[in-house]
Amino acid sequence: MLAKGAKVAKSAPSRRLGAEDSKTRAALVEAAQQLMAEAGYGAVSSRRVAAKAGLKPQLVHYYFRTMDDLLLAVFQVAAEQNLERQSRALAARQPLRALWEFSNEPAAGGIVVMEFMALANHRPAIRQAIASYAEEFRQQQAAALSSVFASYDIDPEELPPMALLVLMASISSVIGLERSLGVTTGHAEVIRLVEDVIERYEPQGVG
Amino acid sequence: MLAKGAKVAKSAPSRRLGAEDSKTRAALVEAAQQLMAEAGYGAVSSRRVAAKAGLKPQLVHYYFRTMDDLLLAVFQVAAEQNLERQSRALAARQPLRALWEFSNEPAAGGIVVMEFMALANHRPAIRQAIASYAEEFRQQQAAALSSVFASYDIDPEELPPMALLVLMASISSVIGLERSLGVTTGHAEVIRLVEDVIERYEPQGVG
DNA sequence: CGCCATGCTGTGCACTCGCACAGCAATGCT
DNA sequence: AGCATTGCTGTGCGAGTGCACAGCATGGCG
Repeated sequence: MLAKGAKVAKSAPSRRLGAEDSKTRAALVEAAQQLMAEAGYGAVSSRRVAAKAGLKPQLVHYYFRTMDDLLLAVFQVAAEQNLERQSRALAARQPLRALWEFSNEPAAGGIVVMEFMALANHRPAIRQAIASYAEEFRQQQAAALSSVFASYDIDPEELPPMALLVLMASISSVIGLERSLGVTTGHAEVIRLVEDVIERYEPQGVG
Repeated sequence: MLAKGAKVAKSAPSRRLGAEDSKTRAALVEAAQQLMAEAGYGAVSSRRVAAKAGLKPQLVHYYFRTMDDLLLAVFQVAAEQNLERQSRALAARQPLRALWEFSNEPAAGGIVVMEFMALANHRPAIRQAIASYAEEFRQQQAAALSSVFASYDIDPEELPPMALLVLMASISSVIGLERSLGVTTGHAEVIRLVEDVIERYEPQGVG
């Protein structure tokens, strides 16, 4: 897995790198993301990524200084897409409901997110990227919903908005994860619980 | 990484393997678990595990047919310990409260669990082990708490016991995960929310 | 025309990996 | 005493890895 050459920290000249807006580069990132989802981060090697994209292995090193940089690029693309999609959801007429639906989409990144979480355990750069993404993700929710919450008759003592956000996020991610394993005990009950709360503030069928 | 063995069935005589109750074997399992927590499943190689345990690499293959078998052993040990500890928590005078505290212990496996989840994505044997463990884990909770719930004045329409269990599990695991990344936005609020619910059924200071 | 930046490639090094196979020393069984 | 089992080890193969380095062809620009 780790076959690191002798010299790791050659800081000065670095080598010639390809352009960031290259189409080839994007193809490599996408191939890497697919590989990650299909076979885990351990399968993301320069030769495999290249093979998947129909390109030569050296191109990976031409566009990315290290494999970690590739992984980071994959993460940033996925993170931006997610923020994009969440932002659209939060702009809906019933943002709470939309947020709940959004975070329950299977495409919400489930498997890939898991891989990155595991990666974060021993790759400081990735850990950092995930942390700031998570923070921004939550802040985006809070910002978009703060005005809406004021108009609902939510007693902030009884149910602080932030608590509801964390609650929804926790439940949807754990449920999604368990479902992907084939475990579904108790899911229906907790989903109904959340949806009842949402129904109170955003009754279905009302625009 | 990929060592596809065409022969999955144990029909072949395979090679000589060490005893399952060996002390050396246990040492290897523990070394593997530590490595996993410290550096991810990618770091669990025969040579590294052996080095960590102060043993020779070949011993890994002497006690485990494949590296997957090692990983599985690590998981099963951890799973049993967790079931053990949860069972003790559920036997407390205030089982709901104990369960909540138990699932909020950092040692609840956080990082290692994450690694196994990621592994499960592409290792069917491990996926299966995790699924049945998760199911048993939840069932153990349900069984231990069903009688208790009856004595509390919980309206099962408003808050089904199963929903509360899934809710507590989801929140504690996501909170723990985020905290390990340094993200804590909204945690205090949601924790208070859960603890208020618990307080209703199991008032603090009452034995 | 020469020049040089850019995208890409051929070759190769130093290293890690899983795992096989043959054997050794000690211990227990008969 | 003879033999088999058990724990462990030396050696080594074939495959895979990250990444460096020195080129090649092309196209824009002076």
